[in-house]
Amino acid sequence: MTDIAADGPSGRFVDGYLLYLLARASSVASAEFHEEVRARGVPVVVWRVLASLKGADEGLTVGDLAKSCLAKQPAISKTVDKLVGKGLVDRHEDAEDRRRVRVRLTPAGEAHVDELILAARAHQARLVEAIGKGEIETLRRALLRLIERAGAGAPPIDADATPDE
Amino acid sequence: MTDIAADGPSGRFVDGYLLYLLARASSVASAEFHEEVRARGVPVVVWRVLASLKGADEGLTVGDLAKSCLAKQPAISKTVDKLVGKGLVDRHEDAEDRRRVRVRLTPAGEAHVDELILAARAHQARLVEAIGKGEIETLRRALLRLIERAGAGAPPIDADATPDE
DNA sequence: CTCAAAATTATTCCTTTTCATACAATAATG
DNA sequence: CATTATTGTATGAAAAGGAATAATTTTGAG
Repeated sequence: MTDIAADGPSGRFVDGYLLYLLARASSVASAEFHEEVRARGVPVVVWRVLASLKGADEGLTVGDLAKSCLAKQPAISKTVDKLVGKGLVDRHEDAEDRRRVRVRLTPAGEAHVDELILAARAHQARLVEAIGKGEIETLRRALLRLIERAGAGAPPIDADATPDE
Repeated sequence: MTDIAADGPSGRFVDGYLLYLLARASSVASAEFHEEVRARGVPVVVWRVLASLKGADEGLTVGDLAKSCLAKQPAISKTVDKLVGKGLVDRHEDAEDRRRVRVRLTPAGEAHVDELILAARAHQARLVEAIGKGEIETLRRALLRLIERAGAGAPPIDADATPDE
Protein backbone atom coordinates (compact mmCIF):
# COMPACT_ATOMS: atom_id res chain seq x y z
CA MET A 1 0.00 0.00 0.00
CA THR A 2 0.93 3.66 -0.09
CA ASP A 3 1.90 3.22 -3.69
CA ILE A 4 4.91 5.41 -4.30
CA ALA A 5 3.76 6.36 -7.77
CA ALA A 6 0.17 7.27 -7.02
CA ASP A 7 0.40 11.01 -7.49
CA GLY A 8 -2.21 11.60 -10.12
CA PRO A 9 -1.66 12.65 -13.72
CA SER A 10 0.64 15.64 -13.08
CA GLY A 11 4.00 15.25 -11.44
CA ARG A 12 3.07 17.18 -8.36
CA PHE A 13 2.26 15.31 -5.19
CA VAL A 14 -0.52 17.61 -4.13
CA ASP A 15 -2.59 17.13 -7.26
CA GLY A 16 -3.43 13.61 -6.23
CA TYR A 17 -3.66 14.22 -2.50
CA LEU A 18 -7.15 13.79 -1.13
CA LEU A 19 -6.93 16.36 1.66
CA TYR A 20 -5.77 18.89 -0.87
CA LEU A 21 -8.66 18.12 -3.20
CA LEU A 22 -11.06 18.57 -0.32
CA ALA A 23 -9.56 21.88 0.74
CA ARG A 24 -9.41 23.12 -2.80
CA ALA A 25 -12.97 22.07 -3.60
CA SER A 26 -14.22 23.79 -0.48
CA SER A 27 -12.26 26.90 -1.27
CA VAL A 28 -13.31 27.10 -4.90
CA ALA A 29 -16.93 26.37 -4.17
CA SER A 30 -17.13 28.88 -1.35
CA ALA A 31 -15.18 31.65 -3.04
CA GLU A 32 -18.04 33.12 -5.01
CA PHE A 33 -20.51 33.15 -2.18
CA HIS A 34 -18.03 34.40 0.37
CA GLU A 35 -17.29 37.24 -2.00
CA GLU A 36 -20.98 37.98 -2.14
CA VAL A 37 -21.25 37.94 1.64
CA ARG A 38 -18.30 40.22 2.13
CA ALA A 39 -19.63 42.59 -0.49
CA ARG A 40 -22.48 43.12 1.95
CA GLY A 41 -19.97 44.03 4.62
CA VAL A 42 -20.34 40.72 6.44
CA PRO A 43 -17.16 38.87 7.43
CA VAL A 44 -17.28 35.15 6.78
CA VAL A 45 -17.04 34.32 10.48
CA VAL A 46 -20.08 36.43 11.17
CA TRP A 47 -22.00 34.67 8.42
CA ARG A 48 -21.05 31.35 9.93
CA VAL A 49 -22.09 32.31 13.41
CA LEU A 50 -25.43 33.67 12.28
CA ALA A 51 -26.07 30.73 9.96
CA SER A 52 -25.24 28.28 12.73
CA LEU A 53 -27.69 29.96 15.07
CA LYS A 54 -30.52 29.87 12.57
CA GLY A 55 -32.88 27.13 13.60
CA ALA A 56 -31.24 26.65 17.00
CA ASP A 57 -34.10 28.13 18.94
CA GLU A 58 -32.57 27.41 22.32
CA GLY A 59 -29.40 29.13 21.20
CA LEU A 60 -25.96 27.58 21.05
CA THR A 61 -23.14 27.71 23.55
CA VAL A 62 -19.91 29.44 22.63
CA GLY A 63 -18.18 26.09 22.41
CA ASP A 64 -20.81 24.64 20.09
CA LEU A 65 -20.54 27.71 17.92
CA ALA A 66 -16.80 27.27 17.71
CA LYS A 67 -17.17 23.71 16.48
CA SER A 68 -19.92 24.65 14.08
CA CYS A 69 -17.92 27.55 12.67
CA LEU A 70 -14.68 25.58 12.45
CA ALA A 71 -13.01 28.19 14.61
CA LYS A 72 -11.42 28.39 18.04
CA GLN A 73 -13.37 29.40 21.08
CA PRO A 74 -11.66 32.76 21.72
CA ALA A 75 -12.35 33.87 18.16
CA ILE A 76 -16.02 33.11 18.64
CA SER A 77 -16.17 34.89 21.98
CA LYS A 78 -14.86 38.01 20.29
CA THR A 79 -17.13 37.71 17.29
CA VAL A 80 -20.09 37.31 19.60
CA ASP A 81 -18.99 40.48 21.39
CA LYS A 82 -19.29 42.40 18.16
CA LEU A 83 -22.59 40.86 17.23
CA VAL A 84 -24.02 41.68 20.63
CA GLY A 85 -22.84 45.23 20.04
CA LYS A 86 -24.73 45.33 16.78
CA GLY A 87 -27.81 43.86 18.39
CA LEU A 88 -27.86 40.79 16.18
CA VAL A 89 -27.43 38.23 18.96
CA ASP A 90 -27.65 38.16 22.71
CA ARG A 91 -26.05 36.14 25.45
CA HIS A 92 -27.99 34.58 28.24
CA GLU A 93 -27.24 32.16 31.01
CA ASP A 94 -27.79 28.47 30.61
CA ALA A 95 -30.22 27.38 33.30
CA GLU A 96 -28.61 23.97 33.79
CA ASP A 97 -24.98 25.02 33.79
CA ARG A 98 -24.00 28.53 34.66
CA ARG A 99 -20.60 28.19 33.06
CA ARG A 100 -22.23 27.99 29.68
CA VAL A 101 -23.32 31.00 27.72
CA ARG A 102 -26.12 30.49 25.29
CA VAL A 103 -26.07 32.72 22.24
CA ARG A 104 -29.33 33.43 20.44
CA LEU A 105 -30.39 35.44 17.46
CA THR A 106 -32.30 38.60 18.24
CA PRO A 107 -35.21 39.47 15.95
CA ALA A 108 -32.87 41.84 14.11
CA GLY A 109 -30.30 39.07 13.78
CA GLU A 110 -32.95 36.70 12.55
CA ALA A 111 -34.02 39.14 9.86
CA HIS A 112 -30.42 39.70 8.87
CA VAL A 113 -29.54 36.04 8.60
CA ASP A 114 -32.74 35.29 6.71
CA GLU A 115 -31.56 37.53 3.90
CA LEU A 116 -28.17 35.89 3.84
CA ILE A 117 -29.67 32.43 3.82
CA LEU A 118 -31.84 33.41 0.90
CA ALA A 119 -28.71 34.39 -0.99
CA ALA A 120 -26.99 31.18 0.11
CA ARG A 121 -29.86 29.06 -1.16
CA ALA A 122 -29.86 30.89 -4.46
CA HIS A 123 -26.14 30.36 -4.81
CA GLN A 124 -26.45 26.70 -3.92
CA ALA A 125 -29.19 26.32 -6.49
CA ARG A 126 -26.88 27.73 -9.16
CA LEU A 127 -24.17 25.37 -8.04
CA VAL A 128 -26.48 22.37 -8.24
CA GLU A 129 -27.58 23.44 -11.68
CA ALA A 130 -23.98 23.78 -12.87
CA ILE A 131 -22.80 20.45 -11.48
CA GLY A 132 -25.88 18.32 -11.80
CA LYS A 133 -28.35 17.25 -9.18
CA GLY A 134 -27.31 13.61 -9.16
CA GLU A 135 -23.65 14.41 -8.86
CA ILE A 136 -24.34 16.77 -5.99
CA GLU A 137 -26.28 14.10 -4.12
CA THR A 138 -23.44 11.66 -4.60
CA LEU A 139 -21.05 14.25 -3.28
CA ARG A 140 -23.26 15.07 -0.32
CA ARG A 141 -23.49 11.45 0.74
CA ALA A 142 -19.75 10.94 0.40
CA LEU A 143 -19.05 14.03 2.47
CA LEU A 144 -21.46 12.98 5.19
CA ARG A 145 -19.82 9.61 5.37
CA LEU A 146 -16.41 11.17 5.54
CA ILE A 147 -17.48 13.51 8.32
CA GLU A 148 -18.97 10.62 10.26
CA ARG A 149 -16.02 8.34 10.06
CA ALA A 150 -13.03 10.62 9.73
CA GLY A 151 -12.38 11.23 13.40
CA ALA A 152 -12.68 7.55 14.16
CA GLY A 153 -9.26 6.57 12.82
CA ALA A 154 -7.19 7.76 15.76
CA PRO A 155 -9.26 7.57 18.96
CA PRO A 156 -6.45 8.90 21.18
CA ILE A 157 -6.64 12.40 19.69
CA ASP A 158 -9.34 14.54 21.21
CA ALA A 159 -12.31 15.37 19.05
CA ASP A 160 -11.41 19.02 18.88
CA ALA A 161 -8.12 19.09 17.05
CA THR A 162 -7.55 21.83 14.53
CA PRO A 163 -10.04 23.33 12.14
CA ASP A 164 -8.65 24.14 8.82
CA GLU A 165 -7.31 26.78 6.73
CA MET B 1 -36.55 25.30 -6.89
CA THR B 2 -34.80 26.46 -3.77
CA ASP B 3 -37.32 24.52 -1.75
CA ILE B 4 -37.90 26.46 1.41
CA ALA B 5 -38.09 23.31 3.50
CA ALA B 6 -34.97 21.56 2.20
CA ASP B 7 -32.78 21.90 5.24
CA GLY B 8 -31.85 18.35 5.95
CA PRO B 9 -33.00 16.20 8.84
CA SER B 10 -32.18 18.59 11.69
CA GLY B 11 -33.82 21.96 11.96
CA ARG B 12 -30.65 23.89 11.37
CA PHE B 13 -30.03 25.42 8.00
CA VAL B 14 -26.33 24.69 7.97
CA ASP B 15 -26.71 20.96 8.36
CA GLY B 16 -28.08 20.67 4.87
CA TYR B 17 -25.94 23.35 3.28
CA LEU B 18 -23.47 21.98 0.78
CA LEU B 19 -20.73 24.55 1.30
CA TYR B 20 -20.85 23.81 4.99
CA LEU B 21 -20.57 20.08 4.41
CA LEU B 22 -17.56 20.68 2.21
CA ALA B 23 -15.85 22.93 4.72
CA ARG B 24 -16.63 20.60 7.57
CA ALA B 25 -15.46 17.51 5.71
CA SER B 26 -12.23 19.22 4.79
CA SER B 27 -11.72 20.38 8.34
CA VAL B 28 -12.48 17.05 9.95
CA ALA B 29 -10.42 15.08 7.49
CA SER B 30 -7.44 17.39 7.77
CA ALA B 31 -7.54 17.83 11.53
CA GLU B 32 -5.63 14.70 12.41
CA PHE B 33 -2.87 15.16 9.91
CA HIS B 34 -2.50 18.86 10.56
CA GLU B 35 -2.08 18.00 14.20
CA GLU B 36 0.64 15.57 13.25
CA VAL B 37 2.35 18.19 11.12
CA ARG B 38 2.25 20.83 13.80
CA ALA B 39 3.52 18.35 16.36
CA ARG B 40 6.69 18.36 14.26
CA GLY B 41 6.85 22.12 14.59
CA VAL B 42 5.67 22.74 11.04
CA PRO B 43 2.89 25.29 10.51
CA VAL B 44 0.24 24.20 8.04
CA VAL B 45 1.11 26.98 5.59
CA VAL B 46 4.68 25.80 5.49
CA TRP B 47 3.55 22.26 4.83
CA ARG B 48 1.42 23.50 1.98
CA VAL B 49 4.18 25.54 0.43
CA LEU B 50 6.67 22.70 0.61
CA ALA B 51 4.16 20.14 -0.64
CA SER B 52 3.21 22.39 -3.53
CA LEU B 53 6.83 22.76 -4.54
CA LYS B 54 7.48 19.02 -4.51
CA GLY B 55 7.59 17.85 -8.08
CA ALA B 56 7.69 21.38 -9.52
CA ASP B 57 11.28 21.16 -10.61
CA GLU B 58 11.31 24.56 -12.28
CA GLY B 59 9.97 26.07 -9.08
CA LEU B 60 6.74 28.00 -8.68
CA THR B 61 6.12 31.71 -8.69
CA VAL B 62 4.85 33.40 -5.57
CA GLY B 63 1.49 33.88 -7.22
CA ASP B 64 1.20 30.23 -8.19
CA LEU B 65 2.12 29.24 -4.67
CA ALA B 66 -0.60 31.48 -3.31
CA LYS B 67 -3.22 29.79 -5.48
CA SER B 68 -1.91 26.36 -4.67
CA CYS B 69 -1.84 27.05 -0.94
CA LEU B 70 -5.27 28.72 -0.91
CA ALA B 71 -3.66 31.78 0.61
CA LYS B 72 -3.09 35.38 -0.38
CA GLN B 73 0.09 36.53 -2.02
CA PRO B 74 1.45 38.60 0.90
CA ALA B 75 1.11 35.63 3.23
CA ILE B 76 3.14 33.52 0.86
CA SER B 77 5.83 36.17 0.44
CA LYS B 78 6.25 36.19 4.19
CA THR B 79 6.27 32.42 4.50
CA VAL B 80 8.86 32.18 1.75
CA ASP B 81 11.00 34.66 3.66
CA LYS B 82 11.04 32.35 6.64
CA LEU B 83 11.72 29.27 4.57
CA VAL B 84 14.62 30.98 2.81
CA GLY B 85 15.95 31.82 6.26
CA LYS B 86 15.80 28.17 7.20
CA GLY B 87 17.45 27.13 3.98
CA LEU B 88 14.52 25.02 2.83
CA VAL B 89 13.76 26.99 -0.33
CA ASP B 90 15.47 29.62 -2.43
CA ARG B 91 14.30 32.43 -4.68
CA HIS B 92 15.70 32.98 -8.12
CA GLU B 93 14.83 35.18 -11.02
CA ASP B 94 12.58 34.00 -13.77
CA ALA B 95 14.51 34.25 -17.00
CA GLU B 96 11.50 35.17 -19.12
CA ASP B 97 9.91 37.72 -16.80
CA ARG B 98 11.95 39.53 -14.23
CA ARG B 99 8.91 40.51 -12.23
CA ARG B 100 8.39 36.90 -11.28
CA VAL B 101 10.21 35.16 -8.51
CA ARG B 102 10.58 31.44 -8.81
CA VAL B 103 10.70 29.53 -5.56
CA ARG B 104 12.42 26.15 -5.48
CA LEU B 105 13.12 23.54 -2.87
CA THR B 106 16.72 23.31 -1.75
CA PRO B 107 18.13 19.81 -1.15
CA ALA B 108 17.45 20.34 2.55
CA GLY B 109 13.89 21.38 1.76
CA GLU B 110 13.46 18.39 -0.48
CA ALA B 111 14.57 16.06 2.27
CA HIS B 112 12.27 17.77 4.73
CA VAL B 113 9.21 17.61 2.53
CA ASP B 114 9.89 14.00 1.62
CA GLU B 115 9.46 13.04 5.24
CA LEU B 116 6.24 14.97 5.51
CA ILE B 117 4.88 13.47 2.31
CA LEU B 118 5.64 10.03 3.65
CA ALA B 119 3.53 10.84 6.69
CA ALA B 120 0.81 12.31 4.48
CA ARG B 121 0.65 9.18 2.36
CA ALA B 122 0.46 7.02 5.43
CA HIS B 123 -2.35 9.14 6.82
CA GLN B 124 -4.20 9.04 3.53
CA ALA B 125 -3.85 5.30 3.42
CA ARG B 126 -5.45 5.04 6.85
CA LEU B 127 -8.24 7.31 5.70
CA VAL B 128 -8.88 5.22 2.61
CA GLU B 129 -8.95 2.13 4.74
CA ALA B 130 -11.44 3.66 7.13
CA ILE B 131 -13.80 4.99 4.47
CA GLY B 132 -13.45 2.40 1.76
CA LYS B 133 -11.52 2.57 -1.47
CA GLY B 134 -14.57 2.74 -3.70
CA GLU B 135 -16.17 5.49 -1.70
CA ILE B 136 -12.96 7.49 -1.79
CA GLU B 137 -12.74 7.20 -5.54
CA THR B 138 -16.31 8.38 -5.89
CA LEU B 139 -15.51 11.30 -3.66
CA ARG B 140 -12.35 12.13 -5.54
CA ARG B 141 -14.15 12.23 -8.85
CA ALA B 142 -16.94 14.39 -7.48
CA LEU B 143 -14.44 16.81 -6.00
CA LEU B 144 -12.48 17.08 -9.22
CA ARG B 145 -15.66 17.80 -11.10
CA LEU B 146 -16.66 20.41 -8.58
CA ILE B 147 -13.25 22.08 -8.79
CA GLU B 148 -13.44 22.09 -12.57
CA ARG B 149 -16.86 23.57 -12.88
CA ALA B 150 -17.34 25.62 -9.77
CA GLY B 151 -15.80 28.85 -10.96
CA ALA B 152 -17.79 28.68 -14.19
CA GLY B 153 -21.08 29.83 -12.72
CA ALA B 154 -20.29 33.53 -12.48
CA PRO B 155 -17.75 34.43 -15.17
CA PRO B 156 -17.49 38.10 -14.11
CA ILE B 157 -15.74 37.31 -10.84
CA ASP B 158 -12.02 36.75 -11.17
CA ALA B 159 -10.66 33.31 -10.53
CA ASP B 160 -8.86 34.39 -7.39
CA ALA B 161 -11.63 35.27 -4.98
CA THR B 162 -11.28 34.13 -1.42
CA PRO B 163 -9.87 30.87 -0.12
CA ASP B 164 -11.60 29.52 2.82
CA GLU B 165 -11.13 29.01 6.28
C1' DC C 1 9.51 54.88 -29.75
C1' DT C 2 6.78 56.79 -25.98
C1' DC C 3 3.45 56.56 -22.78
C1' DA C 4 -0.38 54.50 -20.38
C1' DA C 5 -2.23 50.20 -18.57
C1' DA C 6 -1.55 45.75 -16.56
C1' DA C 7 1.00 42.34 -13.93
C1' DT C 8 4.10 40.61 -10.19
C1' DT C 9 6.06 40.88 -5.75
C1' DA C 10 7.45 43.16 -1.39
C1' DT C 11 6.15 46.06 2.33
C1' DT C 12 3.38 48.66 5.58
C1' DC C 13 -0.37 49.04 8.52
C1' DC C 14 -4.32 47.29 10.65
C1' DT C 15 -7.54 43.54 11.81
C1' DT C 16 -8.20 38.99 13.19
C1' DT C 17 -6.80 34.77 15.15
C1' DT C 18 -4.32 32.08 18.26
C1' DC C 19 -1.92 30.69 22.51
C1' DA C 20 -1.73 30.92 27.13
C1' DT C 21 -3.91 31.93 31.11
C1' DA C 22 -7.26 33.24 34.56
C1' DC C 23 -11.68 32.81 36.48
C1' DA C 24 -15.99 30.59 37.58
C1' DA C 25 -18.89 26.55 37.90
C1' DT C 26 -19.63 21.76 37.82
C1' DA C 27 -18.14 16.94 38.51
C1' DA C 28 -15.62 13.58 40.84
C1' DT C 29 -13.13 11.61 44.68
C1' DG C 30 -12.10 10.40 49.18
C1' DC D 1 -18.81 17.61 52.88
C1' DA D 2 -14.13 19.21 51.57
C1' DT D 3 -10.88 18.97 47.94
C1' DT D 4 -9.26 18.18 43.62
C1' DA D 5 -9.97 17.73 38.76
C1' DT D 6 -12.52 19.04 34.81
C1' DT D 7 -15.18 21.98 31.90
C1' DG D 8 -16.68 26.45 29.76
C1' DT D 9 -15.81 31.22 28.80
C1' DA D 10 -13.29 35.59 28.70
C1' DT D 11 -9.11 38.27 28.29
C1' DG D 12 -4.37 39.87 27.19
C1' DA D 13 -0.17 39.47 24.62
C1' DA D 14 1.83 37.62 20.50
C1' DA D 15 1.49 35.86 15.82
C1' DA D 16 -0.67 35.49 11.60
C1' DG D 17 -3.41 37.17 7.92
C1' DG D 18 -5.42 40.62 4.80
C1' DA D 19 -6.20 45.15 2.33
C1' DA D 20 -3.91 48.76 0.33
C1' DT D 21 0.05 50.48 -1.76
C1' DA D 22 4.65 51.09 -3.82
C1' DA D 23 8.26 49.61 -6.94
C1' DT D 24 9.64 47.18 -10.88
C1' DT D 25 8.79 44.97 -15.22
C1' DT D 26 6.14 43.78 -19.12
C1' DT D 27 2.49 44.61 -22.47
C1' DG D 28 -0.31 47.29 -25.46
C1' DA D 29 -1.76 51.61 -28.00
C1' DG D 30 -0.97 55.37 -30.56
